[in-house]
Amino acid sequence: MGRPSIKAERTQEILDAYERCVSRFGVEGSTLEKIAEEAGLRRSSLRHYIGNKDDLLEALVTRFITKSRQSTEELMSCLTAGMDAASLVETLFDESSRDQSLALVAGALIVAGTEYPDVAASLITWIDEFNDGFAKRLRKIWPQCKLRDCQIVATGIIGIYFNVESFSSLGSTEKLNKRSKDAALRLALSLS
Amino acid sequence: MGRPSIKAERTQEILDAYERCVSRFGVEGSTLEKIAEEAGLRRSSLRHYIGNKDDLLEALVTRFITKSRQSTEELMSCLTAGMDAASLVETLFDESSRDQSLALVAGALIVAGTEYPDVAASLITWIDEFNDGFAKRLRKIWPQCKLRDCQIVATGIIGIYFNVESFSSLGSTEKLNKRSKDAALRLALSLS
DNA sequence: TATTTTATTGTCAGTATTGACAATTTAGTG
DNA sequence: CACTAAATTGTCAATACTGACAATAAAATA
Repeated sequence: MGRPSIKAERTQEILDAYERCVSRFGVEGSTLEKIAEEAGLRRSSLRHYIGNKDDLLEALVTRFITKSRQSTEELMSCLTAGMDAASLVETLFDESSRDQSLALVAGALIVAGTEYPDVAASLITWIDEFNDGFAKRLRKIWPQCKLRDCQIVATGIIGIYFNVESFSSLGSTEKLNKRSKDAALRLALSLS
Repeated sequence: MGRPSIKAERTQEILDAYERCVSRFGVEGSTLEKIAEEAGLRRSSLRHYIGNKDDLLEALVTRFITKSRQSTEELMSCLTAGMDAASLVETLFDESSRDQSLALVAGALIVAGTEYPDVAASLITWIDEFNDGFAKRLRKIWPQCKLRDCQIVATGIIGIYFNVESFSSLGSTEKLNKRSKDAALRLALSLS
């Protein structure tokens, strides 16, 4: 009875808009007005579906980590045993498949972490998870390597990836792109 | 004649405060009020010494890049020919000497770059310069290596460095620190 | 001391932002 | 149609932020 709820969808739409704003203005620069406009809704609706500013941020961080886990899962499943280093790097740095705003949002959240301890804690857990997950996957591809070496290489490649991802949102960064990819490859090759 | 000007000092103080704010709230989140409070001045003084919001940002970016060039210069002079890979990485990742907020400010500026084209352009120039400068220095340490390889390793190490720097501002990240350092070492070793 | 130059503070109007709540509209169900 | 639950819109007061300008105070020199 009553009108059917579209809370789930609207919530996602709002968080999508919030994420776009965060990658443009940062967390503190994303006002409710801007988010509402970006979502094509009234500010009152944001309040109705999620709550105030803090509630929004908490929801965003939670979803960011959840989504990141999923897409990592997907990406990892593309990294098949028996793969060689070159195609691994190629898959990872494939510009068409990557989430353009991942690093930008992560960067903005890191800044926000200095003011919101909960955000900081979530991000630390997240990056550790990310690194460990990727390391395990590398281990499956190169089972003869020590786990420790895989962890080191995983952390290195992810660092390089995040860095180039951040900068490439600024415009043309071919030089940086090419070199980053080659650096990642160099690390990956050190496992085989 | 007339009262002596302290514009130079005040300008630096204001930009210091601005930088601290940016690393906490991001560019869009740093209001003139907050900056003034952080600097221990009235908002009117900011206007007097530098100007409005846009003037402040321009001044900040300019100084950020200038300062970065200087400290890079210093760091580079610590990297002496004949140095081995281990001490190179040790010097670079030395926690006591590094500018805690460099990566955080850089991250915030990158986000701001999506809204301010001039900032974006400056940052791209900056990172390319940074990479090239470091690559040249690596070449001096390992003259037998190809410049191209030095460039790749330089970009890799810098990427890893920025990444861990960003996250370490969030709190305890020993795991990430250790692994990042080892990954950088692995890259450096690949040159010798 | 008078003058000059700069520092420093103050004020004001216009706009933006936020949280809270009220009111209205819409889409299902019995 | 009457009812209900949710969507959607509207309003309001309090506060924050900005740009512009005015006014005062302080430190040097002649």
